[in-house]
Amino acid sequence: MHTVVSQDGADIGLRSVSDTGTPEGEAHVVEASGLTREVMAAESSHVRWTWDDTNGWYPALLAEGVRVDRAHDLRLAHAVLRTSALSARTALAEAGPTAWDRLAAVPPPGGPTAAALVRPDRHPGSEPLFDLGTVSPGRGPSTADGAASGPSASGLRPGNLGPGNLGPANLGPANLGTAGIAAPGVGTDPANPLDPLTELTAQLRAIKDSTDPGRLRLLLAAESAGALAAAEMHHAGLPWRGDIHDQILTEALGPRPRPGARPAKLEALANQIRSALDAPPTLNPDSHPDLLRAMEYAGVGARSLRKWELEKLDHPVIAPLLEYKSLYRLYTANGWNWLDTWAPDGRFRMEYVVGGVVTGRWASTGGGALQLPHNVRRAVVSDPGWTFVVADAAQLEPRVLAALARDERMAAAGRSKDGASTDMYAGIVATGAVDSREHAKVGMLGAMYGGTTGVSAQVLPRLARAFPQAIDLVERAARAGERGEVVTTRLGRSSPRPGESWAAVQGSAFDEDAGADAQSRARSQTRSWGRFTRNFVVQGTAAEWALCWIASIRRRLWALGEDTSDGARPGLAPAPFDRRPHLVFFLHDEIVVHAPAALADVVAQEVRAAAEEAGRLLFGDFPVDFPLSVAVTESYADAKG
DNA sequence: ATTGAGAGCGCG
DNA sequence: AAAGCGCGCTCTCAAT
Repeated sequence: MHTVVSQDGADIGLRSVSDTGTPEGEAHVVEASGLTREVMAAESSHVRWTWDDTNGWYPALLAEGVRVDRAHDLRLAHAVLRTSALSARTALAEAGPTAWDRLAAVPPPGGPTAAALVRPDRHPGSEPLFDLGTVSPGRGPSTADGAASGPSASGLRPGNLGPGNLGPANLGPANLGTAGIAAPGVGTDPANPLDPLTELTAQLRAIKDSTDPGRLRLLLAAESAGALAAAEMHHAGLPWRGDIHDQILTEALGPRPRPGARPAKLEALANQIRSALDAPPTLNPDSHPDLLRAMEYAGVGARSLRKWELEKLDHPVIAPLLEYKSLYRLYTANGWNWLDTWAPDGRFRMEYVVGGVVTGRWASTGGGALQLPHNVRRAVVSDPGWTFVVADAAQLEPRVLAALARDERMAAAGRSKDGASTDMYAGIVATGAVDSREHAKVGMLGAMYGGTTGVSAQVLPRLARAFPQAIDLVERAARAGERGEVVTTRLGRSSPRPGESWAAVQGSAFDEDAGADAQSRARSQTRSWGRFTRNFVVQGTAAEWALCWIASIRRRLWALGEDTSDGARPGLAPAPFDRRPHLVFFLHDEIVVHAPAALADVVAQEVRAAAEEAGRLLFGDFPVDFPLSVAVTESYADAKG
């Protein structure tokens, strides 16, 4: 059951809609301040809160201490349904772009929005996972699967992941939806282009008419659950010890400098650089042109300032320069300014952009949450009486590939036997396919990224011989991309089509008088798009696994309830998480849960169970493992194993 | 003054 | 050993 939430003037309209899209009962209107009460009252009845954009509604609810269990984010769902090959032949996809496409594609307004209701946040996607019983990915027409029953009987087969040429026009990559625009006046008026009831109906219809409703339902549920989780992580914040961060900075750079001045350590290194180059005090090491000129003059022989290029050179300036670059990076990207801006009050409130990456991975905006350097993670310390449960999925992408291709031998290489190593690369070595872990790793990465040189290319034929199905899957995805076709992930997210300029370049290579360079440009572009689609199926499906994992964790953590042990401490997390374990960080294949210390072990168990659940949701009973490394620790920095 | 590109590094 | 996927952020410098 959905409850469609819409803005109705100054009030809020609520409308119950069945899962088939039929409105039930009367619409009712509550004052803006009444939504919290409505949500609290209805939360026990499994309603799916359906709204234009989770970012426009959920933060305010969280601020009131209210958690939502399930949601349907129309903006995110629309973006998926528009481009998915599975829903290509549905009214929603075949109709031209609508206001919902603009909502999904318009880049966020720069800077803080004035709109009262709206945070400058980006989108969340949301929804709690459905119960296993209710989600079994439906069997699509082409995926009849004899497997008996159960949720694991997903009839999904790798063969379906190939290109689907029926996709709608390319809408462009990232769906940098804007949260803002709390859609004033979104009522149930059919004339309103952003009427959520109309849109929900269209979406349910598109799912039903798609070639695989089960997959899409799962994807949209997971996407929406992600939106809820992202909003919650922003709300709770990642515990951040400013004093420790300051200490890290001071040790590395010297005391915080006056505005406009360089930290002492950087200033000293700048002087060493100048003297090693025999350059005047006016040489600015922050200016690449200046620096390169001075280095050329001194005969250093550098063609660029890239770290790995510099490392190959032998000159007195190299050492101080490398150190300068490293510290400069720390200072500019994660220095005192960052601390003041992003974690001024003991919490880093990251802003995730759910579905912000074409492949379905999350992006982030402001604060660089997904690029948090390892050397500042020491500042991430749990509250007194609380601890972190940090978990990351080991070799997620190769495992996803094995399952996607239903490559039993590769999956077996990643399965632990008798508690032996869960390292998939070691497992691959054990099959005799390659000689060393390093070769296995580089070879697999090359296979998934499209590497054509070095060790990676050397090892590929051996991997192809040992694991023909897995390698064939990525090769086919690459060839599809080279032909300009669309590829699709396990749950149905499709790659964008190459833009018009792509076709133009291809076309010009066929001209009679096409020059050699026009042809080579076309070929290089073709291969490049092939590498993109090659990677898309793996990275995108891994993102889906992670989304399911998060959704499951989120639901399981809530089910654990409050910490009622002796000596339980409320901690500093805001309601509704002040006495409950909750997610505070997510990084592609890694999560951090902040938990009352007494619950750490059970949280770790749930996190592992969630990983198993995610594997089943995507791959049914195909025997693939997704082992985690889990650490219970008070400092994020201590977790990395 | 503001904007965009290029370079470079951080993360997975 | 620096090629081959996906991002965000910060800096400088030239163009507007």
